[in-house]
Amino acid sequence: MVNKAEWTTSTAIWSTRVSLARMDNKWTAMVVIALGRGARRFGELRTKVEGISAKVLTETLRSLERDGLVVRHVHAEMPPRVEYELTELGRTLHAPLQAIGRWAEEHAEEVLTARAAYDTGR
Amino acid sequence: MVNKAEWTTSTAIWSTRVSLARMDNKWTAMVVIALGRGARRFGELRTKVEGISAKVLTETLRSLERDGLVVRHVHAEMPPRVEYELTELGRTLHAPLQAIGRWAEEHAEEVLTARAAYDTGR
DNA sequence: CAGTATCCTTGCGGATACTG
DNA sequence: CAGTATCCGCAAGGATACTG
Repeated sequence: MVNKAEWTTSTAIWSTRVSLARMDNKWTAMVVIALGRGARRFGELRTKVEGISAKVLTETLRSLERDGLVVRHVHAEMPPRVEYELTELGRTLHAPLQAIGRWAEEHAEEVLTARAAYDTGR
Repeated sequence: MVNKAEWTTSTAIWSTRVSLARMDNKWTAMVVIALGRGARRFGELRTKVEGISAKVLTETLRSLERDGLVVRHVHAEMPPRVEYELTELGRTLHAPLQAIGRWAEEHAEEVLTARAAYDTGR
């Protein structure tokens, strides 16, 4: 969609849009990946996405809901049960994000090595 | 590489690794995308990645260099010319990141619409 | 041109306590 | 269980001025 020529002149546009992809939030990507992999309940997400606090998870889910990437299902029970689900739109984002996750898995070692070399060397 | 079963038990590992993918830095993804698309000089990146300050661009490039994703070429000239280039490793990250960028391009409208609906509705 | 050097503000997000 | 409500520290990163 964006060719070389367009790219040359429409920088402002996509810089805004990439931020729309929510790269700005530290946790968003991981929450979406977790949801795509089948985690649904609040507590489930809380443990899957290791290190996230309840407060931040709530905020993250709310903003994903606001952006139409996630739907929230509240079951009127006691104790309460709430399930989150990726929307159609959310699922389209899941694939590319998962690719990033996979990249991290596969190249973590290399990054660590490079980092150590950089720190030792100079 | 990570199947459903592994995923269930190895959460801690990949949460660390995803952060290694540098999702934490607000600008990293955009800098890598810009580099992959051919931007090379400091000033060029500065204008392509709209809104980034010189300070932050420098820091971002340094950390990418440290992680072995980018190499820095200094040309001993006056005025100085410095070119940045994705390494082999950096190029492997470029593809998935570009996919995210493309997603943002394609779905920005939907997100904006959902957001407006959410804000108006409730 | 390609950075450094400082200063300073903002807000992310951690910790903790409480509730329907 | 699934959140809210507060309080608050700290570091990301913006603004500005200067340099090899």
